[in-house]
Amino acid sequence: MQRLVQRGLCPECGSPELVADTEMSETVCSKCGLVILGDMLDRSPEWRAFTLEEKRSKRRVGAPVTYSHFDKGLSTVIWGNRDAFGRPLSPEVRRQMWRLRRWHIRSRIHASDSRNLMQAMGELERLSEKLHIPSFIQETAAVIYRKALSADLIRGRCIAAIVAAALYAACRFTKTPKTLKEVAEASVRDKNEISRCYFLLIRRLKMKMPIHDPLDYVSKIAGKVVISGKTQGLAVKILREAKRKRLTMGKDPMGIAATVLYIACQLKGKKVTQQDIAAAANVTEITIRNRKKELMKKLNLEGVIMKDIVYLDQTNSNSRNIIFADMVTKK
DNA sequence: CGGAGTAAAAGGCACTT
DNA sequence: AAGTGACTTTTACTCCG
Repeated sequence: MQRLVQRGLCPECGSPELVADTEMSETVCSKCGLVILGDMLDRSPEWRAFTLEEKRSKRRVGAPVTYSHFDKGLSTVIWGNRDAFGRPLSPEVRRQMWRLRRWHIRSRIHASDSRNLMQAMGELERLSEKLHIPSFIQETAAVIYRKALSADLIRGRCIAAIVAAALYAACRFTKTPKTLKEVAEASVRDKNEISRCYFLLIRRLKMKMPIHDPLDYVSKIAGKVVISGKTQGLAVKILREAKRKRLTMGKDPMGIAATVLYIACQLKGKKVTQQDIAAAANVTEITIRNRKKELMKKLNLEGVIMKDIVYLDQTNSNSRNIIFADMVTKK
C-alpha cells in the first residue's frame, strides 16, 4: 500500500488523482474518496495573504531568487572600511581591501557568462516592457536563456536575437498570445534571425511546446457572441469528437473553435450569422465555411437536426465517446 | 439584398535545409 | 538566406429566399 501511495496512486482504485487537503490534514483520493494519510503536518504558512503584494510582504524566508537579474540578486559584495571589531582599517589593509574589492567586482562582471547575462537581461527587460509582458513570463524567458547559455548556444550568435527568441518561446510555453512578428518588431534583430534562434532553442533544449487547444477558445468566443451554456456544451462535444478523429490538427484553433460553436448554434436552431462568430474569433467567414464543410462531412452531421439528437448527458467517462455516436442519428 | 457556398489566386506562417 | 507546404485570406462569382 505504501508503495502505491509513494507513487502517487490510490491503493483502492489505482487512480492517480490524490489530493492533499492541508486543512483537514489528509490526503484524499478524488475518485473514490479514500483517506490515505491522516494527521499530516501542516506545512503551509500560518499567515494568510490575498494579493501578491501581501504575500511578498508577509513571507520571511529571504528575498525571492530572481532569474531575470544577471546574478539572481545573490552575489557577494565586499563592503566597509572597518575590521570585524569595528576599528578603522590601517592604510595598508585599506589599500589591500580596495584592490581586493576591485578584483572581486571585475571577476564577477568580467566572467564571460555574467557579462553575457547582464547584457541579455537588460535586453530582456527592455523587450518585456515594450511588449507589456507580465513578469512571470519574463522569468520563464530568463530561465530559457540561462539554459541556452549553459548549453553553449549563444556563442557566435547575437544576444539580442536569442533573448527575443527566448521571450517568444516563453510566450508560447505559457500559451500567451504574442506573435513572432510582434516580438520581432520590438526587437532590434529581424524576424528571420529570431525565428531561426527560436527553432534552435526548442530543438537543442528539447522543449516541447504546448499546442494551442481550440477548447481554450470556445468559451472566449461564446462570451463575445453571447451563446448559452447548453449550446457551448454541444459545441464542446462536437469538438471532442473532431479531436478524436484527428480533424483539428494543423488547423487554426480559433477557426475550429468558431466553427464548432457555429454548428452547435445551427443544430440548436439558434440565430447566429457566420459573420458574428467570425468577427468574435478573428477569422474570416470563409474559414468557418471551409471548416464547417469538412466537419459536417467527416462527422456525419449532414442532414442532422436537433430533434434527432439524443442528449445523453452522462459524465461517465467510459461512454463519453459513444455519446456522440448515439447523439447523432442520421436522417 | 443579406446570408451562405465554391473556386482559384495570393499571402503569411511555422518550420527545414 | 531561401525554400517548402499546408493553411488562411482575398477576390470574385453563384445561388437562395
